[in-house]
Amino acid sequence: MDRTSATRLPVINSEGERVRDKRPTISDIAKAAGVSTGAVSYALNGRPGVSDATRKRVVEIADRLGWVPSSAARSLSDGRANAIGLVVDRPARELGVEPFFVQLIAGIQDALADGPTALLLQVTDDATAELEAYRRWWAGRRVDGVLLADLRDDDRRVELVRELGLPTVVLAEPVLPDLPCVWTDDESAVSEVVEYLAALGHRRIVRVAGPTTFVHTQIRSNAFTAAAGRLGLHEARVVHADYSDEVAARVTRRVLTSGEPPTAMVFDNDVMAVSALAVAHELGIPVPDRLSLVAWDDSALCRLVRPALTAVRRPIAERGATAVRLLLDVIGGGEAAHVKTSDPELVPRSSTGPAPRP
Amino acid sequence: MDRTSATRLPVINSEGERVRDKRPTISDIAKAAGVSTGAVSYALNGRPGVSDATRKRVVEIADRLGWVPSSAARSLSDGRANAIGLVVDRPARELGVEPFFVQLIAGIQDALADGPTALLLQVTDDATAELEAYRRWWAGRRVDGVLLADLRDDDRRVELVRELGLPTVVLAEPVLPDLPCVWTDDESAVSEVVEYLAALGHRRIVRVAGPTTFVHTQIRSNAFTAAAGRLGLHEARVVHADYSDEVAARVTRRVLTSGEPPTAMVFDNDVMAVSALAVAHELGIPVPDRLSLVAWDDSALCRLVRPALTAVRRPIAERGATAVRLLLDVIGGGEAAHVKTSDPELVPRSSTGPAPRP
DNA sequence: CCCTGGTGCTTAACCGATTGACCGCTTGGG
DNA sequence: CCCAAGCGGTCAATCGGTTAAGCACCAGGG
Repeated sequence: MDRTSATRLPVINSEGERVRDKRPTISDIAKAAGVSTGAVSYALNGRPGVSDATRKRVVEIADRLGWVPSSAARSLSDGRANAIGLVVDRPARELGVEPFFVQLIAGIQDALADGPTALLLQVTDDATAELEAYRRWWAGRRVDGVLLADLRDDDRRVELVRELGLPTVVLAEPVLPDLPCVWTDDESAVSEVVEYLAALGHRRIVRVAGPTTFVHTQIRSNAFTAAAGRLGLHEARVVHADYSDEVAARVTRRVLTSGEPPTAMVFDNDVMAVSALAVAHELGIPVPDRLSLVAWDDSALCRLVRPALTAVRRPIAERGATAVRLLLDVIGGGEAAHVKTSDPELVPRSSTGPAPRP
Repeated sequence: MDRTSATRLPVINSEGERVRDKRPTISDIAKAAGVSTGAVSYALNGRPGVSDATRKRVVEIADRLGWVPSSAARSLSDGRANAIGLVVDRPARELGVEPFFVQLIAGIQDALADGPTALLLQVTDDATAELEAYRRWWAGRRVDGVLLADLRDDDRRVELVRELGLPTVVLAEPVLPDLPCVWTDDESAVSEVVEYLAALGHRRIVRVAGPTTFVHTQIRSNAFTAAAGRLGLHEARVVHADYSDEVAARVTRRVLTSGEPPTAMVFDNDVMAVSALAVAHELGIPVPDRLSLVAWDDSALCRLVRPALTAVRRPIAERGATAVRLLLDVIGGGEAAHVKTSDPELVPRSSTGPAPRP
């Protein structure tokens, strides 16, 4: 019995008759061109070993038949999966809120667009599942490399990819000696924001940061403290939240109802800033007359609320695209190197203004 | 010369020595168990042909070595890619705004979580590129099936997947006889919204719809007109926009400054509703006192703005998960069938209230 | 004692592409 | 005139699995 019909799903037409799968293989091309499959392979891959005439004929036939190499066959033969992986470790609910990952993915796609490489995406909601995903992908040879986002202190993923020898690009400041990092200069952006607020007369500035375990949180917080120190803003301080609107609301409420409330607040994402805007509204504190707000990562959210939020716009998509190009390079055996993206940009809108006169 | 070292990337350790790739194959297992690779395959796949003792031994060895099947090898042999594809055809900029796709992806991942199947994602910004993506995936045998979102009139993707015989599940109302559809009952939700507004005394209601080419737009618009007719709201009408905040703002401004402005507006997404809120603010029209607003698809955006927006919450993630399960079923040779998700839910917040007394 | 029928393996073909080794033919140099 | 080199191919092994077919062995029945 024909093995094909027994083990594969048969392809049938509307009359229920079994038909040949229309996808051509190199042996179809070889047959049509009257050469061996080896010759076809050489011809199609631009390698020497076939005459120009044969090459031309083979390429034409391949085009006519609409041949596309079987990714499985190619992978098996050359050991490349032609795919890269990204695990997004964030609860699904929060995911939709922040534009970060979506913009990142858009940038990744941009760099992947006309190559043979595909993106494998996984959304998990805990770190162990994320590790498991990388391990499975590696073991099953499903990806040639991975992108690591949201680097933490003592990140277990780093040890893992080192141990596995899995090509990796990290979306983080260049804190790792052996893994290429792609980062955006948050430090100078933080300085710029603090200087901007100081120039408007603000002295009591509170930064509402994300979780401390993230490397970028620490970097921004340090930069914030340093900039405030440089400018003599001794009342500036950092409080921590978790990116969610609920916690941001609670923290903002506490800060604004404290003894000496700040006249300006800087948030580590857009959701927290919008949440704070609602809290100010609820407390009857006019923005920006008595309180200025700055969001990190610009988004539609910032543009659409009233007053529209002043925000720091980072080139997130660019970062994704750069990371992909670097990763493909590393996979191809190229030199690993750290890469800095273009700089963030402060987008002033209506949520910031001169500090109120005491 | 050892071919491995010539064609594959060599795996080297930190001392620069070439080491064996740690990923075990079935022949490693076979060697360790003292049986043939065929026997290992039977044992690991739970097929008859090996004794219980051998099976147990093989499974234990496989576990110990951390064996995971090579996806390429398996694909080549059984013709399955163990992946499904989703093309998101939307400009990257808009993508981050709406929660729809992100929630959809979260649901998809949920259904895929502990199976062998992966999600291939592609973001394009025109319909032709989307068709091309499906064709490439099919020709390269990269996916076993695809999900189609945002069905349009005379959608070219439908012909394509039919022609290719590519297993497909459509995220749309059951308008296609031959392709399984997964949908949410928008019609009754539209009725509910209209009845809710009518009960609050509204008679002049405007629905700001998305592009007419989308099937769901037409279905909602028809349901809206029908419900309004049933309730005798002859001044209800539908205007069209494109989901973006800019166009929504323009349309809203025109509607609100017309001769007889509506007292309630229903929007086809959250971004447009928030944009309208800003316009109302700008025109000095208090919400909900003189204008009630309802958003379609609930999101953080709706929750966070002030006043918080009344919204129709649809089970988007559930829909994604259901679609995946159905698709896996179809791929496995199961019966195709249309599936309805749980019903949408009207979430009343502060943007709707009694119609103003004339 | 031979024949039959399971059981429990092994063997080998196969999936579709890549690639080192090899081979026959032409051409040119000594 | 003969041999070497180069050109343009073919051949076959290989990647890591799956699976039909075959085969050795043992138990039981006639």
